[in-house]
Amino acid sequence: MATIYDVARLAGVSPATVSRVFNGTTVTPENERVVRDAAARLEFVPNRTARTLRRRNSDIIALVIPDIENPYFTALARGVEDEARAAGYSVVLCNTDGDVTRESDYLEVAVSEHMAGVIIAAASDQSDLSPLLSRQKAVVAVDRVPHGAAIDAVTIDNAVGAELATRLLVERGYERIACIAGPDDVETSVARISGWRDALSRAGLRADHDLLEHADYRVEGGSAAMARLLGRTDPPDAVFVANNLMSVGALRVLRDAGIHPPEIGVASFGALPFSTSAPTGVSMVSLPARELGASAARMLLARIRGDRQAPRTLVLEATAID
Amino acid sequence: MATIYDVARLAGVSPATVSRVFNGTTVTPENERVVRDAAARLEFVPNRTARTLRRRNSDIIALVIPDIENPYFTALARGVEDEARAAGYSVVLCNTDGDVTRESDYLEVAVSEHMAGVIIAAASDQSDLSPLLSRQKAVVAVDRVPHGAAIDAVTIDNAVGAELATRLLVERGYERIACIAGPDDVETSVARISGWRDALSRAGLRADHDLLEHADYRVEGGSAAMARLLGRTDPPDAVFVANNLMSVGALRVLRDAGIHPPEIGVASFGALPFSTSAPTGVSMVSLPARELGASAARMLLARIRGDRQAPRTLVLEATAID
DNA sequence: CTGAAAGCGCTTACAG
DNA sequence: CTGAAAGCGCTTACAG
Repeated sequence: MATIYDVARLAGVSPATVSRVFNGTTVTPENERVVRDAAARLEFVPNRTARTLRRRNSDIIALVIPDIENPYFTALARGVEDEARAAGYSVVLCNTDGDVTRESDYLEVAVSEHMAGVIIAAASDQSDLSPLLSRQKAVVAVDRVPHGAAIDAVTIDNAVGAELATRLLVERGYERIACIAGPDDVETSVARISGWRDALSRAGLRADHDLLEHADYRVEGGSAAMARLLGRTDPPDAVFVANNLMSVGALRVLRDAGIHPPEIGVASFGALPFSTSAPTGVSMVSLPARELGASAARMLLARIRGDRQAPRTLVLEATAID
Repeated sequence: MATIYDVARLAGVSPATVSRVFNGTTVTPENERVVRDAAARLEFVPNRTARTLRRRNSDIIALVIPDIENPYFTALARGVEDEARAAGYSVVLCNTDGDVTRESDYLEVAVSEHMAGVIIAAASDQSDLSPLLSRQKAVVAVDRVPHGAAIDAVTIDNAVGAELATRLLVERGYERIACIAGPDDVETSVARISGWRDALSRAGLRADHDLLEHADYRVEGGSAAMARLLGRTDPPDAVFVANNLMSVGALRVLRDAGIHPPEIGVASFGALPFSTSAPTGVSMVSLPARELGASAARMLLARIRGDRQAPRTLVLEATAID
């Protein structure tokens, strides 16, 4: 692969001048021309590794997400990409599969590759961002903020959204409203449970402990939890499901059992992805996933550009679709 | 950030010894211990940028896909990740959004970051892989192979799968079977159209030119194409839809028009993602997305390890779900 | 097994 | 505006 030295020799200038051409600094038009010609002739591509080593930072942003198969996170990724690319950054996605070990591997990659910044939807409340923070890397939490992390964040108002969703069930007259929650080490799940509880207590309904099922924020978890609820001696008459994928799983179990909403009430936190049937009897709150990503990217870009304000949290709202 | 020199000083050894500890070469147990202690004390993280510059290759694999919002590609990504990670590589995802300019930006990043290899589902038949090939970068095409590229590839038998899907409609007795195809500059779309034609001609049915609609492999494209078909003076009695997302779009339009399969026949190339209703009257062929990714990763890893065989193409089969 | 030293390909402060 | 030179943080052939 051609280097700056090869280009310099062919163009009859110094390597410094070649470098300047590719970095937009002061060069005479004539030199600019000969350098670009030589570079084209040699198919020269600047070695970013060398540049990053020298400059101590690259123009790549890492987006770390827990589940690449969840359309919510891919929509969020699109939001990040659109903003970041407009500002001249490339974004690479890292999928942790909800595993804190994989996650810290990727954080180490981001640090040791001197990436410009990191946007992270943490695998768990216990996720350790210290490798980033201790090196003052620009970082924004999105969707979820690990416990105690004093950093920029863009989140959804999970408690309010969950209450909203649950209230839709209350208003339809359901009285034994169960909850299929996410992993208990994920912040968003805890908040959604409390929203569910609030809606019930305001309606004078009981949030019995046995109406709460924990699952994994995935399709299979939703199925399993729904199956457990149906197996109860005293099953619920409705269920609030704490994320989009678990709603898919729950609805599949209901379909297979021949139970069709509104025979049982279902409210989903997050719209059903790629649905093709008007899901009668299914209430949903919709999440601004793309906007979440775009906002996170804007905050990160500000930090990369040197913003030194105290960390801020932007909270976006979920909206009801009934 | 601590460097190898800081660690060496604290441990009382040379930088070379520190390097050797982190690269698994011969060091005395005693030295190994003091070095690791010192490294831990300093929170030392090896600088991959420097290592990559020196070694001229990294342990990151790039996976370049055209649509991160398509569950088919995210499932494929999971397949790649599982294999690559097991072999000690990190994989980063690059979303081109079907745009060849974005794609070539990412290929340049992969080259100039000296990534270990690239797995690519090309944005178009015109995608230019020469930046990779001229530098002998390990590369495997997946799902789609750009025109004339003599490289390793893992694909689906699109023509056979499309014929299979269309035949399901024929067997159900439909006679005017339209096709909603993908972009005409994408190889897979061309092959699926020919599969559709073959099924019709074998059944003695006409594949009239006006039964063919081109769209964009996205939900919106499927909706628009279906709407156009319904608007015809002589609409089809069935439709073969060339990918999963367009099927979602087409079914939404049918739902909104109050037309329910099997009143009109629908066959989808690729299973409907996250479906919750048993889609009565909708035939599907299912694609081994994850296996596609896993196979591509295995081929890439073999190349990275120095395999010098002539390029091979592995073709996987679609299977009917009726 | 270990260390001194060269070199990977850039960028940039410095001097002119 | 331009060039010579140092240096970013590693790895590794070479000598011992």
